Amino acid sequence: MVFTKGEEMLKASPEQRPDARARLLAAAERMFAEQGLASTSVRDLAREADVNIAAVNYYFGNKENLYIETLRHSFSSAREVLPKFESILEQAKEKATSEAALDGIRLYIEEFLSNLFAATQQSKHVVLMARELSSPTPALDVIVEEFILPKQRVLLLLIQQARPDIKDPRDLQFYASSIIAQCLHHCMTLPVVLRLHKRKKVTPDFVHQISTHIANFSIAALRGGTQ
Amino acid sequence: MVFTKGEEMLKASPEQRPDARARLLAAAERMFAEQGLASTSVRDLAREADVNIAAVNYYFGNKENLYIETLRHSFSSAREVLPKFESILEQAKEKATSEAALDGIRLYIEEFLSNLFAATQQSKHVVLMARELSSPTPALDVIVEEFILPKQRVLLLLIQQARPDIKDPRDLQFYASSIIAQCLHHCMTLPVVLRLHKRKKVTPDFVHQISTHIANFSIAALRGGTQ
DNA sequence: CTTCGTTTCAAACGACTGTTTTAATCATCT
DNA sequence: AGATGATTAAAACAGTCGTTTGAAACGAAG
Repeated sequence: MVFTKGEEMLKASPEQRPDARARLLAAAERMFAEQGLASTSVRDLAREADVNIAAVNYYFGNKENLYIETLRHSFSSAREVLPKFESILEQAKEKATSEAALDGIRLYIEEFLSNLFAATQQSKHVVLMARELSSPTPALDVIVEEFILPKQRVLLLLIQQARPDIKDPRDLQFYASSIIAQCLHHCMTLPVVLRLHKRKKVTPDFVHQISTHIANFSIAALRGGTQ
Repeated sequence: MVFTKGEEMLKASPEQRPDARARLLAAAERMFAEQGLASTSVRDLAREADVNIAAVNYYFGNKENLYIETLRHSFSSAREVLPKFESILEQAKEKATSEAALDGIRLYIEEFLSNLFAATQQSKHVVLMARELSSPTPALDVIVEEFILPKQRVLLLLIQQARPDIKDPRDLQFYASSIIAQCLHHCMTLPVVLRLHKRKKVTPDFVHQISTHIANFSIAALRGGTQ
């Protein structure tokens, strides 16, 4: 039984298609995001990944373990965008003004949203997270620690710079939640949002409209709180 | 086959426990909210409702229809609070000022949130909706038409009164989405929100803090947009 | 070549799924 | 009383589920 494959064995065929394990992970990410854990059968997974049924148990032990591994994989690849947010923070820190921080927040929102909607087409980590939120498994801890907290930290610092008068960290947290909420909402409840906006599908233009609105709304709220 | 039971037959035993159909609906609401449609078997449902397995097909035709009927039932009982929102709207309409509308929006948010958090303990419609949003079924139409749209209408009118300068209905929709997003977020992603706020569980005080913040944030945003 | 460990394959396992069937039970009415 | 219709009950239906099996195919090392 070989469930865990380290990097000790180099592939002799670097030009070929991904091996069975990788294809299985990719198919699992797609199908678990679309149908959820319970509604996705290992037979569907195997067919979609062009892999024998037994490969699931061979590489991952069982179906549930494949699910956890899929989540880990999806969120670790989603974490690659973190430097971009860090650089937004650095840029704001240099100018060290409240206005620069507000600009940073606008960039943050744009980046966040474009990631979210890009994710719905390639890396499905948002959909997987939405599922986790409505029925949490132990995998939720991993998501919070490795994905949410690092991004949240950047936003908190930006808000702090934009509104140095806010001393209570709980208030900072609330402001951050309000911004994140608006971004996630348009992605997680997308089918309903589209219906309310009488649209059939997501266009880049629509995403831009969303991020512009959320940024305007939130920055107005941040500005308004002072006076 | 008798799937639809009207009120043409009066129960001869009004003092007894709810009949099989009602018990099945109640159990279904509980179990579908906890485990979702796919992970809940009709045998589990029947056992939980203390009903024979065949009762599911006898009263509802099939499992999926029971699910839709459960959603309809859960959301129709949640719709009983609608008059409260209508009265908020009426009150704002009387004064007919932008300030009165903003007060109405604050009331709307407070009412909305207290409903959401009360619902997580008694009627499970929020959990059911969260599930529907992350994996939509045909039942989503019912939710949108009978639950979301009526409430949304009130909020749109309040925003319109608060900001008569906004002409584009799409902009109104964005403002409404921003407010709804913040409310839903704190309920749907509750396990994460609690963690970020370093809290163990929801207290009435915490709910009040949330609604106060969302109202302040949103009203500031609405005010800020004018100037 | 043979040997070895790894990977793939088709087939089968028992358990569980939603649904149907057939008979039994019940309350109500003539 | 019997007859009628609605409801409940137990058993069986065909199909799918996750998982296991044992053998075939594979590449690398001796």
